[in-house]
Amino acid sequence: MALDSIEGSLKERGVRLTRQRQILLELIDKTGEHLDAERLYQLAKEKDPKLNRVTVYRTLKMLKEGGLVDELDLMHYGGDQHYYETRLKQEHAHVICLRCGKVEEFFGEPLQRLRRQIESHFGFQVLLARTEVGGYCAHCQALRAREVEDLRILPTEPDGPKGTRKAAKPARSRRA
Amino acid sequence: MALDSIEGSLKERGVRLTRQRQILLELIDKTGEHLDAERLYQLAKEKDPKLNRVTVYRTLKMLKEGGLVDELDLMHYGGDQHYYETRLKQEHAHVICLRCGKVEEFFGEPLQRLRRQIESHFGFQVLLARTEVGGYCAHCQALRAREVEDLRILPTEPDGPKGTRKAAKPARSRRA
DNA sequence: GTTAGTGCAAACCTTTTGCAGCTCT
DNA sequence: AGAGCTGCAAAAGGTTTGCACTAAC
Repeated sequence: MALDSIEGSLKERGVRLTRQRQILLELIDKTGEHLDAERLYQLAKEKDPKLNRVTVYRTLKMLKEGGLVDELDLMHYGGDQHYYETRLKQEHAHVICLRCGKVEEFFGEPLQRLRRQIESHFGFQVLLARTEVGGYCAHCQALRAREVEDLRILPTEPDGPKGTRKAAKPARSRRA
Repeated sequence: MALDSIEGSLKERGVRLTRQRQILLELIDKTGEHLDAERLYQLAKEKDPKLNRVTVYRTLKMLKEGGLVDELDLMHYGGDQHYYETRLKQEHAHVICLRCGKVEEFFGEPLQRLRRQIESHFGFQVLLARTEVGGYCAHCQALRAREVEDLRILPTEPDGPKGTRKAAKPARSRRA
Protein backbone atom coordinates (compact mmCIF):
# COMPACT_ATOMS: atom_id res chain seq x y z
CA MET A 1 0.00 0.00 0.00
CA ALA A 2 0.92 3.66 -0.09
CA LEU A 3 1.99 3.86 3.52
CA ASP A 4 4.91 1.47 3.11
CA SER A 5 6.36 3.27 0.14
CA ILE A 6 6.11 6.62 1.90
CA GLU A 7 7.73 5.33 5.06
CA GLY A 8 10.47 3.74 2.98
CA SER A 9 11.13 6.99 1.20
CA LEU A 10 11.37 8.84 4.49
CA LYS A 11 13.77 6.32 6.01
CA GLU A 12 16.02 6.66 2.99
CA ARG A 13 16.19 10.36 3.58
CA GLY A 14 17.07 9.85 7.21
CA VAL A 15 13.78 11.22 8.42
CA ARG A 16 12.71 9.82 11.75
CA LEU A 17 9.50 7.88 11.96
CA THR A 18 8.12 9.26 15.16
CA ARG A 19 4.85 8.16 16.71
CA GLN A 20 3.21 11.37 15.56
CA ARG A 21 4.29 10.93 11.98
CA GLN A 22 3.07 7.36 11.93
CA ILE A 23 -0.34 8.51 13.06
CA LEU A 24 -0.49 11.29 10.48
CA LEU A 25 0.80 9.14 7.63
CA GLU A 26 -1.70 6.44 8.37
CA LEU A 27 -4.55 8.94 8.41
CA ILE A 28 -3.49 10.57 5.15
CA ASP A 29 -3.11 7.21 3.54
CA LYS A 30 -6.19 5.45 4.84
CA THR A 31 -8.68 8.28 4.70
CA GLY A 32 -10.49 8.49 1.44
CA GLU A 33 -11.31 12.19 1.47
CA HIS A 34 -9.05 15.09 0.81
CA LEU A 35 -8.01 16.29 4.22
CA ASP A 36 -6.98 19.76 5.22
CA ALA A 37 -4.60 20.44 8.09
CA GLU A 38 -7.32 21.15 10.62
CA ARG A 39 -9.31 18.04 9.81
CA LEU A 40 -6.20 15.91 9.91
CA TYR A 41 -5.36 17.46 13.26
CA GLN A 42 -8.79 16.64 14.66
CA LEU A 43 -8.53 13.04 13.51
CA ALA A 44 -5.00 12.71 14.85
CA LYS A 45 -6.03 14.10 18.21
CA GLU A 46 -8.41 11.19 18.61
CA LYS A 47 -5.46 8.83 18.45
CA ASP A 48 -3.13 11.01 20.49
CA PRO A 49 -4.70 13.92 22.34
CA LYS A 50 -1.32 15.52 22.96
CA LEU A 51 -0.42 15.74 19.29
CA ASN A 52 -0.07 19.38 18.37
CA ARG A 53 -1.48 21.26 15.43
CA VAL A 54 1.98 22.58 14.64
CA THR A 55 3.25 19.06 14.15
CA VAL A 56 0.56 18.51 11.57
CA TYR A 57 1.66 21.56 9.64
CA ARG A 58 5.30 20.60 9.88
CA THR A 59 4.64 17.09 8.72
CA LEU A 60 2.52 18.18 5.79
CA LYS A 61 5.17 20.65 4.73
CA MET A 62 7.85 18.00 4.84
CA LEU A 63 5.78 15.53 2.85
CA LYS A 64 4.97 18.18 0.28
CA GLU A 65 8.57 19.23 -0.15
CA GLY A 66 9.60 15.63 -0.41
CA GLY A 67 7.10 15.15 -3.21
CA LEU A 68 5.17 12.52 -1.26
CA VAL A 69 1.88 14.37 -1.10
CA ASP A 70 0.23 16.87 -3.39
CA GLU A 71 -1.35 20.06 -2.19
CA LEU A 72 -4.77 21.03 -3.52
CA ASP A 73 -6.98 24.07 -3.17
CA LEU A 74 -10.21 22.58 -4.50
CA MET A 75 -11.12 25.93 -5.98
CA HIS A 76 -11.22 27.42 -2.48
CA TYR A 77 -14.58 25.89 -1.91
CA GLY A 78 -14.82 25.87 1.86
CA GLY A 79 -12.16 28.47 2.44
CA ASP A 80 -8.51 29.09 1.83
CA GLN A 81 -7.04 26.07 3.48
CA HIS A 82 -5.10 23.47 1.56
CA TYR A 83 -5.97 19.84 1.06
CA TYR A 84 -3.60 16.94 0.73
CA GLU A 85 -3.48 13.59 -1.00
CA THR A 86 -0.81 10.96 -1.42
CA ARG A 87 1.02 11.11 -4.69
CA LEU A 88 0.48 7.60 -5.90
CA LYS A 89 -2.45 7.58 -8.18
CA GLN A 90 -2.07 8.55 -11.76
CA GLU A 91 -2.24 12.26 -12.45
CA HIS A 92 -5.82 13.46 -12.28
CA ALA A 93 -7.95 16.57 -12.24
CA HIS A 94 -10.25 17.53 -9.38
CA VAL A 95 -13.80 18.46 -10.24
CA ILE A 96 -15.57 20.39 -7.48
CA CYS A 97 -19.28 21.12 -7.33
CA LEU A 98 -19.62 24.69 -6.11
CA ARG A 99 -23.05 23.99 -4.70
CA CYS A 100 -22.69 20.73 -2.75
CA GLY A 101 -18.93 20.54 -2.48
CA LYS A 102 -18.61 17.06 -3.90
CA VAL A 103 -15.21 16.33 -5.39
CA GLU A 104 -14.77 14.00 -8.34
CA GLU A 105 -11.50 12.86 -9.81
CA PHE A 106 -10.97 12.78 -13.53
CA PHE A 107 -8.32 10.60 -15.09
CA GLY A 108 -7.87 10.77 -18.82
CA GLU A 109 -5.43 11.28 -21.57
CA PRO A 110 -5.88 15.05 -22.03
CA LEU A 111 -3.89 15.48 -18.84
CA GLN A 112 -0.87 13.57 -20.06
CA ARG A 113 -1.20 15.22 -23.41
CA LEU A 114 -1.21 18.64 -21.79
CA ARG A 115 1.84 17.84 -19.73
CA ARG A 116 3.77 16.60 -22.75
CA GLN A 117 2.82 19.62 -24.82
CA ILE A 118 3.96 22.01 -22.12
CA GLU A 119 7.25 20.19 -21.73
CA SER A 120 8.00 20.26 -25.43
CA HIS A 121 6.59 23.71 -26.11
CA PHE A 122 8.57 25.53 -23.44
CA GLY A 123 11.38 23.04 -22.84
CA PHE A 124 9.92 23.01 -19.34
CA GLN A 125 10.60 20.32 -16.75
CA VAL A 126 7.26 19.59 -15.09
CA LEU A 127 7.42 18.56 -11.46
CA LEU A 128 3.93 19.35 -10.25
CA ALA A 129 0.67 19.77 -12.08
CA ARG A 130 -2.73 20.68 -10.76
CA THR A 131 -6.00 20.98 -12.59
CA GLU A 132 -9.10 22.05 -10.72
CA VAL A 133 -12.51 22.52 -12.25
CA GLY A 134 -15.45 24.19 -10.57
CA GLY A 135 -19.10 24.17 -11.56
CA TYR A 136 -22.26 22.23 -10.88
CA CYS A 137 -22.58 18.47 -10.72
CA ALA A 138 -25.44 16.77 -12.53
CA HIS A 139 -27.46 16.54 -9.34
CA CYS A 140 -27.08 20.19 -8.40
CA GLN A 141 -27.85 21.43 -11.89
CA ALA A 142 -31.34 20.05 -11.47
CA LEU A 143 -31.71 21.50 -7.99
CA ARG A 144 -30.51 24.86 -9.15
CA ALA A 145 -33.03 24.90 -11.97
CA ARG A 146 -35.75 24.48 -9.36
CA GLU A 147 -34.29 27.18 -7.16
CA VAL A 148 -34.27 29.65 -10.02
CA GLU A 149 -37.87 28.77 -10.75
CA ASP A 150 -38.78 29.37 -7.13
CA LEU A 151 -37.17 32.77 -7.34
CA ARG A 152 -39.36 33.64 -10.30
CA ILE A 153 -42.48 32.62 -8.43
CA LEU A 154 -41.49 34.21 -5.16
CA PRO A 155 -39.48 37.27 -6.08
CA THR A 156 -39.29 38.25 -2.42
CA GLU A 157 -35.61 37.47 -2.20
CA PRO A 158 -33.63 39.80 -4.41
CA ASP A 159 -30.67 37.40 -4.46
CA GLY A 160 -28.80 36.73 -7.63
CA PRO A 161 -26.86 33.52 -8.26
CA LYS A 162 -24.22 34.82 -5.88
CA GLY A 163 -26.53 34.67 -2.89
CA THR A 164 -27.68 31.25 -3.91
CA ARG A 165 -24.15 29.95 -4.06
CA LYS A 166 -23.22 31.52 -0.77
CA ALA A 167 -26.17 30.09 1.03
CA ALA A 168 -25.25 26.58 -0.02
CA LYS A 169 -21.73 26.98 1.27
CA PRO A 170 -21.41 26.02 4.91
CA ALA A 171 -20.31 28.85 7.13
CA ARG A 172 -16.61 29.01 7.82
CA SER A 173 -15.84 27.10 10.92
CA ARG A 174 -14.38 29.09 13.74
CA ARG A 175 -12.18 27.85 16.43
CA ALA A 176 -13.40 28.44 19.97
CA MET B 1 -10.46 46.70 -24.76
CA ALA B 2 -11.25 44.66 -21.69
CA LEU B 3 -12.02 47.58 -19.45
CA ASP B 4 -15.08 48.68 -21.40
CA SER B 5 -16.66 45.27 -21.43
CA ILE B 6 -16.10 44.86 -17.70
CA GLU B 7 -17.55 48.28 -16.93
CA GLY B 8 -20.50 47.51 -19.14
CA SER B 9 -21.13 44.24 -17.37
CA LEU B 10 -21.04 45.99 -14.01
CA LYS B 11 -23.43 48.73 -15.10
CA GLU B 12 -25.88 46.10 -16.29
CA ARG B 13 -25.85 44.57 -12.86
CA GLY B 14 -26.49 47.92 -11.24
CA VAL B 15 -23.04 48.07 -9.69
CA ARG B 16 -21.81 51.59 -9.11
CA LEU B 17 -18.68 52.72 -10.86
CA THR B 18 -16.96 54.54 -8.08
CA ARG B 19 -13.68 56.34 -8.45
CA GLN B 20 -11.95 53.57 -6.51
CA ARG B 21 -13.32 50.85 -8.74
CA GLN B 22 -12.30 52.72 -11.84
CA ILE B 23 -8.75 52.91 -10.55
CA LEU B 24 -8.66 49.23 -9.66
CA LEU B 25 -10.26 48.07 -12.89
CA GLU B 26 -7.85 50.08 -14.96
CA LEU B 27 -4.88 48.63 -13.09
CA ILE B 28 -6.09 45.07 -13.41
CA ASP B 29 -6.75 45.56 -17.07
CA LYS B 30 -3.69 47.50 -18.08
CA THR B 31 -1.07 45.74 -16.00
CA GLY B 32 0.49 42.82 -17.77
CA GLU B 33 1.47 40.78 -14.74
CA HIS B 34 -0.69 38.72 -12.46
CA LEU B 35 -1.41 40.98 -9.52
CA ASP B 36 -2.17 39.95 -5.99
CA ALA B 37 -4.31 42.05 -3.66
CA GLU B 38 -1.38 43.68 -1.92
CA ARG B 39 0.40 44.64 -5.13
CA LEU B 40 -2.80 45.99 -6.57
CA TYR B 41 -3.31 47.99 -3.41
CA GLN B 42 0.17 49.48 -3.61
CA LEU B 43 -0.35 50.49 -7.22
CA ALA B 44 -3.78 51.93 -6.47
CA LYS B 45 -2.44 53.95 -3.58
CA GLU B 46 -0.18 55.79 -5.97
CA LYS B 47 -3.24 57.05 -7.79
CA ASP B 48 -5.31 57.66 -4.68
CA PRO B 49 -3.46 57.55 -1.36
CA LYS B 50 -6.72 57.33 0.58
CA LEU B 51 -7.87 54.16 -1.14
CA ASN B 52 -8.12 51.41 1.42
CA ARG B 53 -6.82 47.89 1.27
CA VAL B 54 -10.26 46.61 2.22
CA THR B 55 -11.74 48.18 -0.86
CA VAL B 56 -9.28 46.23 -2.94
CA TYR B 57 -10.38 42.98 -1.36
CA ARG B 58 -14.04 43.83 -1.73
CA THR B 59 -13.63 44.77 -5.36
CA LEU B 60 -11.68 41.64 -6.20
CA LYS B 61 -14.28 39.50 -4.49
CA MET B 62 -17.07 41.14 -6.44
CA LEU B 63 -15.27 40.74 -9.74
CA LYS B 64 -14.52 37.13 -9.00
CA GLU B 65 -18.09 36.31 -8.03
CA GLY B 66 -19.31 38.11 -11.11
CA GLY B 67 -17.06 35.95 -13.23
CA LEU B 68 -15.13 38.94 -14.53
CA VAL B 69 -11.75 37.94 -13.17
CA ASP B 70 -10.15 34.58 -12.47
CA GLU B 71 -8.33 33.80 -9.29
CA LEU B 72 -4.98 32.02 -9.50
CA ASP B 73 -2.62 30.53 -6.95
CA LEU B 74 0.41 30.11 -9.18
CA MET B 75 1.35 27.01 -7.23
CA HIS B 76 1.78 29.15 -4.10
CA TYR B 77 5.13 30.28 -5.38
CA GLY B 78 5.71 33.43 -3.36
CA GLY B 79 3.19 32.64 -0.65
CA ASP B 80 -0.46 31.93 -0.15
CA GLN B 81 -1.93 35.03 -1.66
CA HIS B 82 -4.13 34.92 -4.72
CA TYR B 83 -3.50 36.46 -8.09
CA TYR B 84 -6.02 37.86 -10.50
CA GLU B 85 -6.43 38.26 -14.23
CA THR B 86 -9.26 39.45 -16.42
CA ARG B 87 -11.33 36.72 -17.91
CA LEU B 88 -11.05 37.58 -21.54
CA LYS B 89 -8.33 35.57 -23.05
CA GLN B 90 -8.96 32.05 -24.14
CA GLU B 91 -8.67 29.44 -21.45
CA HIS B 92 -5.05 28.78 -20.66
CA ALA B 93 -2.78 27.02 -18.20
CA HIS B 94 -0.20 28.78 -16.04
CA VAL B 95 3.30 27.38 -16.03
CA ILE B 96 5.39 28.56 -13.10
CA CYS B 97 9.12 28.10 -12.71
CA LEU B 98 9.75 27.15 -9.10
CA ARG B 99 13.25 28.55 -9.23
CA CYS B 100 12.91 31.97 -10.86
CA GLY B 101 9.19 32.48 -10.55
CA LYS B 102 8.58 33.22 -14.20
CA VAL B 103 5.03 32.52 -15.31
CA GLU B 104 4.24 31.36 -18.83
CA GLU B 105 0.79 30.90 -20.29
CA PHE B 106 -0.07 27.86 -22.32
CA PHE B 107 -2.95 27.84 -24.76
CA GLY B 108 -3.70 24.66 -26.57
CA GLU B 109 -6.34 22.17 -27.45
CA PRO B 110 -5.75 19.73 -24.59
CA LEU B 111 -7.44 22.27 -22.32
CA GLN B 112 -10.64 22.43 -24.33
CA ARG B 113 -10.53 18.70 -24.79
CA LEU B 114 -10.20 18.19 -21.06
CA ARG B 115 -13.12 20.48 -20.36
CA ARG B 116 -15.35 18.72 -22.86
CA GLN B 117 -14.45 15.30 -21.53
CA ILE B 118 -15.21 16.31 -17.97
CA GLU B 119 -18.56 17.79 -18.99
CA SER B 120 -19.63 14.71 -20.86
CA HIS B 121 -18.11 12.17 -18.47
CA PHE B 122 -19.78 13.51 -15.33
CA GLY B 123 -22.62 15.49 -16.84
CA PHE B 124 -20.90 18.37 -15.09
CA GLN B 125 -21.47 22.05 -15.88
CA VAL B 126 -18.04 23.65 -15.90
CA LEU B 127 -17.93 27.28 -14.78
CA LEU B 128 -14.31 27.70 -13.77
CA ALA B 129 -11.20 25.80 -14.69
CA ARG B 130 -7.67 26.25 -13.52
CA THR B 131 -4.55 24.40 -14.52
CA GLU B 132 -1.27 25.25 -12.89
CA VAL B 133 2.02 23.54 -13.60
CA GLY B 134 5.18 23.90 -11.55
CA GLY B 135 8.71 22.89 -12.43
CA TYR B 136 11.83 24.36 -13.97
CA CYS B 137 11.98 26.54 -17.05
CA ALA B 138 14.59 25.81 -19.71
CA HIS B 139 16.86 28.50 -18.36
CA CYS B 140 16.74 27.31 -14.77
CA GLN B 141 17.28 23.69 -15.70
CA ALA B 142 20.71 24.63 -16.97
CA LEU B 143 21.47 26.72 -13.90
CA ARG B 144 20.35 23.94 -11.62
CA ALA B 145 22.61 21.46 -13.38
CA ARG B 146 25.51 23.72 -12.55
CA GLU B 147 24.41 24.14 -8.97
CA VAL B 148 24.25 20.40 -8.47
CA GLU B 149 27.72 20.09 -9.97
CA ASP B 150 29.02 22.71 -7.57
CA LEU B 151 27.60 20.74 -4.71
CA ARG B 152 29.50 17.69 -5.85
CA ILE B 153 32.76 19.61 -5.99
CA LEU B 154 32.21 21.48 -2.75
CA PRO B 155 30.26 19.13 -0.52
CA THR B 156 30.49 21.67 2.29
CA GLU B 157 26.81 22.54 2.07
CA PRO B 158 24.70 19.55 2.98
CA ASP B 159 21.69 21.03 1.21
CA GLY B 160 19.51 18.82 -0.89
CA PRO B 161 17.34 20.08 -3.72
CA LYS B 162 14.99 21.48 -1.11
CA GLY B 163 17.54 23.94 0.18
CA THR B 164 18.39 24.94 -3.33
CA ARG B 165 14.78 25.65 -4.11
CA LYS B 166 14.21 27.55 -0.92
CA ALA B 167 17.21 29.76 -1.41
CA ALA B 168 15.95 30.87 -4.79
CA LYS B 169 12.59 31.83 -3.40
CA PRO B 170 12.50 35.39 -2.10
CA ALA B 171 11.64 35.69 1.56
CA ARG B 172 8.02 36.31 2.33
CA SER B 173 7.41 40.00 2.50
CA ARG B 174 6.15 41.27 5.82
CA ARG B 175 4.11 44.27 6.45
CA ALA B 176 5.79 46.87 8.63
C1' DG C 1 -32.76 61.12 -1.29
C1' DT C 2 -31.69 56.34 -1.25
C1' DT C 3 -28.87 52.75 -1.07
C1' DA C 4 -24.63 50.94 -2.31
C1' DG C 5 -19.94 51.61 -1.30
C1' DT C 6 -15.95 53.32 1.47
C1' DG C 7 -12.67 53.73 5.32
C1' DC C 8 -11.25 52.50 9.74
C1' DA C 9 -10.40 49.34 13.32
C1' DA C 10 -10.67 45.10 14.85
C1' DA C 11 -11.42 40.42 14.21
C1' DC C 12 -10.61 36.07 12.00
C1' DC C 13 -8.48 31.90 9.96
C1' DT C 14 -4.57 29.58 8.47
C1' DT C 15 0.15 28.92 8.80
C1' DT C 16 4.87 29.84 10.59
C1' DT C 17 8.55 30.66 14.06
C1' DG C 18 11.47 30.68 18.49
C1' DC C 19 12.79 28.07 21.96
C1' DA C 20 13.06 24.69 25.73
C1' DG C 21 12.60 20.02 26.45
C1' DC C 22 11.91 15.27 24.79
C1' DT C 23 13.01 11.06 21.91
C1' DC C 24 14.41 8.36 18.13
C1' DT C 25 18.55 5.99 16.41
C1' DA D 1 24.88 11.20 23.31
C1' DG D 2 23.16 14.11 20.09
C1' DA D 3 20.71 15.58 16.14
C1' DG D 4 16.12 15.74 15.01
C1' DC D 5 11.35 16.41 16.60
C1' DT D 6 7.70 17.97 19.42
C1' DG D 7 4.84 21.11 22.10
C1' DC D 8 3.74 25.52 23.62
C1' DA D 9 3.10 30.31 23.02
C1' DA D 10 3.20 33.89 20.23
C1' DA D 11 3.46 36.06 15.87
C1' DA D 12 2.79 36.70 11.06
C1' DG D 13 0.30 36.84 6.63
C1' DG D 14 -3.72 37.19 4.15
C1' DT D 15 -8.54 38.23 4.28
C1' DT D 16 -13.11 39.45 6.22
C1' DT D 17 -16.53 42.02 9.07
C1' DG D 18 -19.17 45.73 11.81
C1' DC D 19 -20.35 50.18 11.71
C1' DA D 20 -20.65 55.07 10.87
C1' DC D 21 -19.93 58.18 7.12
C1' DT D 22 -19.79 59.34 2.02
C1' DA D 23 -20.98 59.52 -2.63
C1' DA D 24 -23.11 57.54 -7.01
C1' DC D 25 -27.22 57.29 -9.31
